[in-house]
Amino acid sequence: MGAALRNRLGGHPADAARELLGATLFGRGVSARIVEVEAYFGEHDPASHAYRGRTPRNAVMFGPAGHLYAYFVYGMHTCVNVSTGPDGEASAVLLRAGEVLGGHDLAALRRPTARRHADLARGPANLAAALGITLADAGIDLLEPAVEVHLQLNGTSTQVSSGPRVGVSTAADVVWRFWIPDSTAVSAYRRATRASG
DNA sequence: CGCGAGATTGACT
DNA sequence: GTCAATCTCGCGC
Repeated sequence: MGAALRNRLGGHPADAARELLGATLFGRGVSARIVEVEAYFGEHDPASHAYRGRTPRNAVMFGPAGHLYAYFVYGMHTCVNVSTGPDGEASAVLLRAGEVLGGHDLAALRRPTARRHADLARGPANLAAALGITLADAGIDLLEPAVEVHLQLNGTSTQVSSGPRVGVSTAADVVWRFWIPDSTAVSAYRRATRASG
């Protein structure tokens, strides 16, 4: 039941990341198949928001698996994570891209600049926008089907590729990015760049 | 088509 | 004050 689902996300974040590939994310009238994710290993991972300990923002990552960790970056974008690992361990998986399955018209309204179907939920901030997920949703239990933002875990994907994480300036050598290779919605790899300005 | 830079707010040092 | 797990546009080849 709920506990069994949560157990699938309760191990190492890299294993949880593979569980999340192919899952269906529902967000306010739009559903999407998750095709690209990245694992963040909490206090062991220099690239994780939890690396320097618990703060009000990252508190959700320290809780039980299957909850939504949302954060705001670059002054304009929201990104969506799923907390993983046992209660007390601050790991999470960033959802980087999805293919819109249902609610296409609504997704298109939320993503006015998307020109192709595959671009609707391509990229972490775009995925959040297409599904209407904001900071206000942080902390909700994604394994609770009644909630208007929730996750449906499907079978483990057969085809999985892996590589370095995107936009991460530290620990860029760690291979904790996973994607489904035959998807058109996988975001392009970009090395971390300075946000000077 | 690929690369480079700007936009803009919140959280943490 | 500095930095950030990004997106999009515009320019140059």
